[in-house]
Amino acid sequence: MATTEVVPTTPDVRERILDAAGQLFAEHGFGGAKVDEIARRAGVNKAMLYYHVGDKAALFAAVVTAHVGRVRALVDEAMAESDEPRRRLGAIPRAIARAVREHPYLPQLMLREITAGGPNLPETAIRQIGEVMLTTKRVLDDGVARGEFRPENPFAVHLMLVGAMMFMANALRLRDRFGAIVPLPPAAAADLETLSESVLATVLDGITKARN
Amino acid sequence: MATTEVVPTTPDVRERILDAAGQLFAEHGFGGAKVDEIARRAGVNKAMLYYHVGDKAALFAAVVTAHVGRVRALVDEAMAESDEPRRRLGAIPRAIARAVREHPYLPQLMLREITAGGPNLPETAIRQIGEVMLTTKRVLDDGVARGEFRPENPFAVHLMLVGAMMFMANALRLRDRFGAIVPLPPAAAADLETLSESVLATVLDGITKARN
Amino acid sequence: MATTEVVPTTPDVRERILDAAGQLFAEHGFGGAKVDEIARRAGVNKAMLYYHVGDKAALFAAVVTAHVGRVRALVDEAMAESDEPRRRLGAIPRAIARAVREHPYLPQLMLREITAGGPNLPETAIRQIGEVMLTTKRVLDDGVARGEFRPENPFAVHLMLVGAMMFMANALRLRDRFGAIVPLPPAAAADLETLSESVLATVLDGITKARN
Amino acid sequence: MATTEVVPTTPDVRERILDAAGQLFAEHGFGGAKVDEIARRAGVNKAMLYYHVGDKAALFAAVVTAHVGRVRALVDEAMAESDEPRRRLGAIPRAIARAVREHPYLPQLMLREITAGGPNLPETAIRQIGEVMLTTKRVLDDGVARGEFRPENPFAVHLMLVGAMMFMANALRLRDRFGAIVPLPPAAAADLETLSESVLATVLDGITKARN
DNA sequence: CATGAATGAGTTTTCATTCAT
DNA sequence: GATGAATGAAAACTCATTCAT
Repeated sequence: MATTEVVPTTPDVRERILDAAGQLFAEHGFGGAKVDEIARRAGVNKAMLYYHVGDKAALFAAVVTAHVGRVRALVDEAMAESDEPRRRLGAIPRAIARAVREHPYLPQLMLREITAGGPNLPETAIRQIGEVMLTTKRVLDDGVARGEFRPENPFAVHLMLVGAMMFMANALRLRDRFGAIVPLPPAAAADLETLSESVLATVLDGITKARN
Repeated sequence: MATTEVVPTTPDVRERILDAAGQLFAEHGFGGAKVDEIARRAGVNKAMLYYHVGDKAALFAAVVTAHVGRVRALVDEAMAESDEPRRRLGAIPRAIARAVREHPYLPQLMLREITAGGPNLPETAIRQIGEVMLTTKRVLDDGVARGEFRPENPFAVHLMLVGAMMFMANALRLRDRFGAIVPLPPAAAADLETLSESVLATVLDGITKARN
Repeated sequence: MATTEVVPTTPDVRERILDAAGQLFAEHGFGGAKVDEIARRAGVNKAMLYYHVGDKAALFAAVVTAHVGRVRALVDEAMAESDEPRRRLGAIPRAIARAVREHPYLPQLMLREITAGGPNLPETAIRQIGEVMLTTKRVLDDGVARGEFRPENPFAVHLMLVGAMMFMANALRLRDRFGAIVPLPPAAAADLETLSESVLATVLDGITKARN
Repeated sequence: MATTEVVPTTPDVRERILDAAGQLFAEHGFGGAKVDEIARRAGVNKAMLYYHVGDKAALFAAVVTAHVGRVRALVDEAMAESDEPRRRLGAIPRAIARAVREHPYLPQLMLREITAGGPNLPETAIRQIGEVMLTTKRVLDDGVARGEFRPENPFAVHLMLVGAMMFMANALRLRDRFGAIVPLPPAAAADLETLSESVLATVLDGITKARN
């Protein structure tokens, strides 16, 4: 009776639902995603979705909270691995890139909610995002204290790093449509992580204290 | 181009409709905006809206095309005013900032469509956006040719400048929600143009050829 | 062009809807009545129902308000016809009986709402009912002043007259079910108006000042 | 009748269920009461409710039958205590008032079912109610035989006594809503039993044979 | 006896779009 | 050009009932 993988029914219905919901909310937005299809894609009865998670808003909140929490955890982890400001600053977009690799729909999901003015962002999610922003600030302050960085608006730096990344991740989905119409430079073929590194390099150069 | 019997009634029904639509598409997205309310806000009968502009998709296309065209025109204008690469590069975000000042809902409108994967972007709009991107590339190439800029991925630079700006403009709408929950640094109080200048300065520093 | 019966489309869609709604709300209660069927019975599209009247609650409110207003008008009319207390007191249940004749489902509709605690009674309706109650009180006070009635709790008298009538009108619908199971006295065959007159006679006898 | 293995567990699950059901059926009607909430309020699992009582209709029937049976028993008891017609007639509303004191939701429960046309009234309940009605008739007939009462429609008298009471009990729940909108006479502050005595007095006066 | 999960058939409400006048 | 009315298809959410364990 004490088997290793006991869990009898539905290993993780809730997980399946949140996953399907994440994809569909990302693809179609809150209003555009249909509860019917989320249920179908999760392989559950629509009523079960309500039973396990709640209504559409609760579903959305659960999805966002889970993802934002994951990003925050990855960032915290990364902070623990070094205390050198330049490396740490780079660790932030890289942590996010990792979360995106795990769930490619994440940038779309988040950017949609941000452009919508966050009407469905639960407080927990806001708090987590705030923590990540404060992490950037701490890293920059530390860099300045050590004489490595020039003082810069940390809010702007954060938005530049993360915002540009989020924007790019979304813009990339349009690249083919663009390429078919206007000639794109070869550099446009870069993937998210390459672009992200470009941004990081530019930013680091931009805030690094001139040596002479 | 000059119609003989210039319809005298309702000087600019179409204008009023496009304006109302722009705001509502920005606020609620394509699916979220209701044709009923667009008509009401424009002060016209719903059937008239269909008569003058067409269905919801046509309406959206008209709105987006108008705005993208305006941005492109402003960028072109700015290019004509100088041929110094540093100044020209700065002129691009500033032209966009100007368009945003004219229609504050523009970043929301555009970013929403981009995150949606551009399902309603008409080819004309894509072409115009492409032109602006190529402008950035040309400015950068020119700067490199003149020995002022280090070679950088122009696609990344463009996305960094414009993308960060679009992202910020949208994120700003969330600032109060965030401020109420997490302590924001004073720098967070900056407005879009200030942030935009920060980004520009950082980027310029980042791509400028080291002087020594 | 100036025809007598101009009104082109739908002579009175709203009327038809309210009528159908009245019947179905009476038969099945607020929750039990289906908007679908109200629309079908009114011969209109379901969306038209929302267009013309509003949601289910508004529909209910409109129905109740109309009926209560009618009762009040009939009572006021009756008061104008005599100023003799005994006749006036009788006029109240008779006015109600007349409204019931016009719309037989009225007692069921009203009694259902009363037993439900009036969650959907709009203020206007309450005001009208209050007026009718105050009419009873005035008639009784006048009768007492003239030495014709003994002072009695006017609230009780009103509830007795009207309440018994409402109750009876509803109970009558059960008579056949009862008759099939228990032997009913022949008097049970009486109709609402006869019963109502019995009640009135009893009440009048009960409150009339003994002559000696 | 005396089961040998009297189920020891949960002394009175069924009782708890019927009680919760009674309240909720009274408050929300048959359709409006949710099986889920009845189960929750009774502190049992929903499936258990089905196991112990049956489906919603059976549940309702059980509740109504229990209450009607109780009223009938109380009336029979009261009849045994006197054989004087005037006292006996008064004993009927008083027996009902007592049942109402035991279960204040009773008038709402019953009146709701009556206005609904009794679609869920089981035959047993009808029989019991019929018995009470016949009791009224017998008392009246006896009073007439003894020369104390004038002959009156016994059905009307019964409905007047019981109906007015049921109606009042329900109307009282609306009194505050009314009082907030229309000025109510002080007499309106009376409670059910006072009003009930008023009705009884009026009725008795109304049917008593004039002494001269 | 007891429980959590499952299901399917509703039910209200909304909206883009069109049509008669 | 302008308007009120009409339509049909969809979409979110609910609930009585049952089943596996």
